[in-house]
Amino acid sequence: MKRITIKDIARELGIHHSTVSRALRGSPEINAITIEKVMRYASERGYQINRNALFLRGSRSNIIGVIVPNIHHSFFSNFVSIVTKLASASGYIVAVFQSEESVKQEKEITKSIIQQNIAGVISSLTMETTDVSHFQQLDSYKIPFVCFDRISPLLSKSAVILDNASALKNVVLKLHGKGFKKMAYLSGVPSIHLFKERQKGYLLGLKEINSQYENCIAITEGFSIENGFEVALKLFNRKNRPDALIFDSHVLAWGALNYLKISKKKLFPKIGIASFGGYPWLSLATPNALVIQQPEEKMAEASFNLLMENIKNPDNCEIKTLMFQAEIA
Amino acid sequence: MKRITIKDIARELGIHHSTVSRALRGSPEINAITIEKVMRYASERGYQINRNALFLRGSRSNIIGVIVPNIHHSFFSNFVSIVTKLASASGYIVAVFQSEESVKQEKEITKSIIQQNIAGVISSLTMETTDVSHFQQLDSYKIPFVCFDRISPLLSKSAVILDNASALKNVVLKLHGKGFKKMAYLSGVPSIHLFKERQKGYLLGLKEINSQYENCIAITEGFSIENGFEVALKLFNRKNRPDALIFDSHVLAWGALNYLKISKKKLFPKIGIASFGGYPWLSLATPNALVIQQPEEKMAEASFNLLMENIKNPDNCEIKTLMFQAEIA
DNA sequence: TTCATATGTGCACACGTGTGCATTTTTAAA
DNA sequence: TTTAAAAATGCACACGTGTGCACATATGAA
Repeated sequence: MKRITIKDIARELGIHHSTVSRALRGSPEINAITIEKVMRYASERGYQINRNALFLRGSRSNIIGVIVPNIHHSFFSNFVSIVTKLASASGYIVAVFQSEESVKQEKEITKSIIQQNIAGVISSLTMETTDVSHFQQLDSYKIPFVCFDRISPLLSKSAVILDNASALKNVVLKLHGKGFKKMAYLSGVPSIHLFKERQKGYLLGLKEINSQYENCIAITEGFSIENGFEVALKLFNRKNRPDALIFDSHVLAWGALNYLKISKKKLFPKIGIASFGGYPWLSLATPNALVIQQPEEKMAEASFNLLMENIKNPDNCEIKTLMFQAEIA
Repeated sequence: MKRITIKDIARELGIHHSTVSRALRGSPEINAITIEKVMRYASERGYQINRNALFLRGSRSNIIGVIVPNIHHSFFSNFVSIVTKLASASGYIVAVFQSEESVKQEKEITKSIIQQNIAGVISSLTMETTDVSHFQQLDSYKIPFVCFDRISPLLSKSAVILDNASALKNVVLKLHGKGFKKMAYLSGVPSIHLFKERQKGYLLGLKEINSQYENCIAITEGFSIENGFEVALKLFNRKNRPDALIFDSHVLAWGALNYLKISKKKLFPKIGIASFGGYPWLSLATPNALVIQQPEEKMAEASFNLLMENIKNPDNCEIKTLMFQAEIA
């Protein structure tokens, strides 16, 4: 009751296992009758190839590694979902790794990726990733690598990103168009490339509308509901209140909405709210919501295609950066 | 510039590769000096073991397969996230598979799982899974298997499920406690074990409160926002309207909320809404929302632990079914 | 029948690792 | 110094697969 191998088939049919191997691949040098015989017996016995053996020989697996901070986030789970679909359509399977915003974990993951002989990696960096040596190490193992969303200028790899600056500029303009004057931007860790870009865009937007409101950037400690609640609490107890809030994450936005609802100041639902993600829940929950939508499908597809290019063409892998525009709905 | 192997180390150090192998594992039969020498050289050169070779020898990988309908769903992504964390803490990695509610895909997945020599599987079934032979096939390859959430009575495997009947009964009682009288249950495909249980619970609840309202079960076509919108549209244009809706999925609930908001009948926000999942967004969006929360962490942990038991103890794997209670918040 | 050419199969090895066993080297006792 | 025991290392094989090459069988023509 063991796993059946080509050697088993060979023994049973009284031929050599190499013949079985060729027959199963439909090699033209094998007699049609033999092929037929082998094929039939193989499917009768439910033969399944052992890919481990295959990879050991050819030293390239059909496993794609996807590294995200945490998969329990709409953006990342959607991304992984799409990559997984595309991968399985191309005969690959996807291994998911969660860095949990920890460089230490990230290093463990790259180690694991090397050990598993993984065919290629699509990754979004942690917030604290400044040292990128563990990713560069993948080069010496010739493991193709594509970065998405959270990139690092230090890591010269193909990348798929959002035009974060434009996204924030446009959301400022849209809020202005809706009549809001005093927009605050609630940002994450400012050291990350992505957030720097968003801040740039925010300031650019303010400039374009000649905003009188001193630019107001608040750094939240994290991206939890509580963080959103706290930052709203803080901002609305200042002298010069904002009339619109732009969030890096819809989770923060929910926290702020919660504050607005329970605060007796009747600010809700007049305050403008904009956030990355949260469609369509946020729009349903409050009338003045704008959702910044990343084209997740396109970005996932682009990442996968870039990776595939690198896998098929291991030598000639030029570095490309693909930038996508957000939609604001 | 190739991958370094134990043979490379052996050649370089002038010893046999079997000695290197033993040294790297710190075998007591190897001279301490040799171990030291090998260890140092290995870490200098950044040696990483090739797990493919390892698995080929021992024929058991460190890959756990997780099958879900689609990972872009809060419940499943949270589940996968937790399993992945636990797995990586135990030296395993997780491969994600999406059945997309298709038995055909499910069969492809089991095939892939066999080919990859995967160490164990945690799976939730598709809606249309009645034939379970592809899962039973895993037995002949001795691949441990744990079912969660969506199970089948035909598949006698260890399972981790929610007490769906009690959950629905309790939510009926809670809505009744809040003063609602006419509760409708918007259900998915009734052939699935899980939904049958929920219907049972719903009817049990109605009986317990002596509801006068004819039991009202509407079957939605799917689980999209649009489906939720449509079902609300239909129900609220009947003569005897419900005053509370219980949904199998928060996505449906959002669609219904959307209808309530745009319909001029000022039904919103008086209608009671209950749904599986959606915490805390739903509660923030409408005052009369109840969220049925599955203990996802506990369920994921239980599934993982059951699988580990089966992996460690391949022979003595008794079938257990663990049932968890939902919380209603 | 005899040789040359197709056609089909078998042999041996490689991939990287671990392990039972044989062999060599070292150590300790006589 | 010899001998027995102990310690350290090498050898060979296995895991399942694919492939270059040699070999065998069959086909055809002279």
